[in-house]
Amino acid sequence: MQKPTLTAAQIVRTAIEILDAEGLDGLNMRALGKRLNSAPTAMYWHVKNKDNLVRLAVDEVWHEIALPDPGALGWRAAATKLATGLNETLHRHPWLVQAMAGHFLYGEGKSRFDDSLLAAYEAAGLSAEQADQAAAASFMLALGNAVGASANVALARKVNLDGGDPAEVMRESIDEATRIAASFPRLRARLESAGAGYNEAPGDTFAFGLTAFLDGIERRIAARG
Amino acid sequence: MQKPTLTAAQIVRTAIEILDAEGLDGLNMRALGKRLNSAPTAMYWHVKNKDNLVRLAVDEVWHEIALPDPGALGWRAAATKLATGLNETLHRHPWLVQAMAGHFLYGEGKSRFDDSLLAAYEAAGLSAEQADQAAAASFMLALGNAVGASANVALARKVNLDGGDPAEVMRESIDEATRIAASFPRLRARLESAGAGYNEAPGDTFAFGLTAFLDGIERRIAARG
DNA sequence: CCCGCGTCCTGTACTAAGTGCAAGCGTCCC
DNA sequence: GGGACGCTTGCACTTAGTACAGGACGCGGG
Repeated sequence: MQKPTLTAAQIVRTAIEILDAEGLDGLNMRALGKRLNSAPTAMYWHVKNKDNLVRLAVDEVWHEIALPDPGALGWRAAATKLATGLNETLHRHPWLVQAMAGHFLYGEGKSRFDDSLLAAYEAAGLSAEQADQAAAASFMLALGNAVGASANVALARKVNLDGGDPAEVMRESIDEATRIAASFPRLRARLESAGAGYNEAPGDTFAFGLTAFLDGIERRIAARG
Repeated sequence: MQKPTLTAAQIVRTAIEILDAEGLDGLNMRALGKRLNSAPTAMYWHVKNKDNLVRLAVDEVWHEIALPDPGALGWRAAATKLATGLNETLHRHPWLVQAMAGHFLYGEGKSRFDDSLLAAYEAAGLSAEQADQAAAASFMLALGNAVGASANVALARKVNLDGGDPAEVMRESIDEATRIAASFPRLRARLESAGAGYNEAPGDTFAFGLTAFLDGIERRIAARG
């Protein structure tokens, strides 16, 4: 059984696997070591500490987002593609938003994305400053959406750890949320018409928000053009 | 020195103070006990555990947001007021977004807010479903904005813990971010014209995003009206 | 062929923090 | 006055991050 010699890249990749499967809280150095067939602290040779490892994982993941060909698409299609791609990546890795909240994270991967997004809005004809704000705003939309999504994932995961019937535990949480919501008139009306759960937002909420936002940007361009 | 007898409300209030001052990571039960002049574990009689305490703190904080008088304002002013209020609360308590990412949190405070926001968009004439989506989207905008803000707060705080000259450490982080950003053409251009830091978004980015979003909603209403 | 050195990994142990447990203490009611 | 109950305490167990002190392995020089 030869030692394949750990590398930083492999450690990061494995960490991402664990993060995807277990969430930010589920990542611990001992488990990571075991998964790599190494001693609990073997990784410390390659990465400074856990914080650093998470930083590396975050930046790695940014590279999953495909950037649009500049110029090949209109600005709106490009902006949509980027925002949608970000949204999808955030859904694929719900721990990302947890890591970003409360940590000052930047890096090559994020910069690459930011640059492309900025390009899209500049192509729309916005001033540099406005393009900057527009980029940040569409970024926020995806990020905010991910906060809610990661909460739901966390619920689902917690349910699996608590023992007992997962569906049961999940239903309890949702029932409690529903019961609380039911004491507010409009939420109750929504619950009654939707039937389903209150926190289970329709899947295309993000698309709705993005569309409205981009419509607003278009109006701004038209007004000045 | 009589014991003022701990209450759950006081524990939550004190926890919020610590959270505001030290962030989510800064809250630990021992420190909380000391601050309350109690034994490290005295609070366990009043709150189930730390997770539960954070839940209580989160819901408490939702009540800080002032709700608009229904009907007294137009829908747009009402929606703006709510979103802005949410944004301000999230800035006042940067740990809030950290707590929401990765935990399924609901409660009376949040429901109360959701209901009011929903009312504003229904007043705008959107269908129930669309109002729901619009509410969720403006929610996301604030949430996403808060993620970035909490990251900056975390940076500032970390700087104070690291010893050494705070301004120095902070500058290092920002310098590194700047250096990375500088290898991307558009980001570099922005840096050069802005002079300041790349991650220091203009303060009104949130307002910009919200305005564009609401413009988009207006257009949607006009198109159908 | 052996020595020494740099690279990488292992095991051990220390520390911080969440929290269950059972005993202690005060207050209030009977 | 005494007991019960509400609240607090200290202790101890557990999980997890990580420092440290070596040990194994391979490689170039003597």
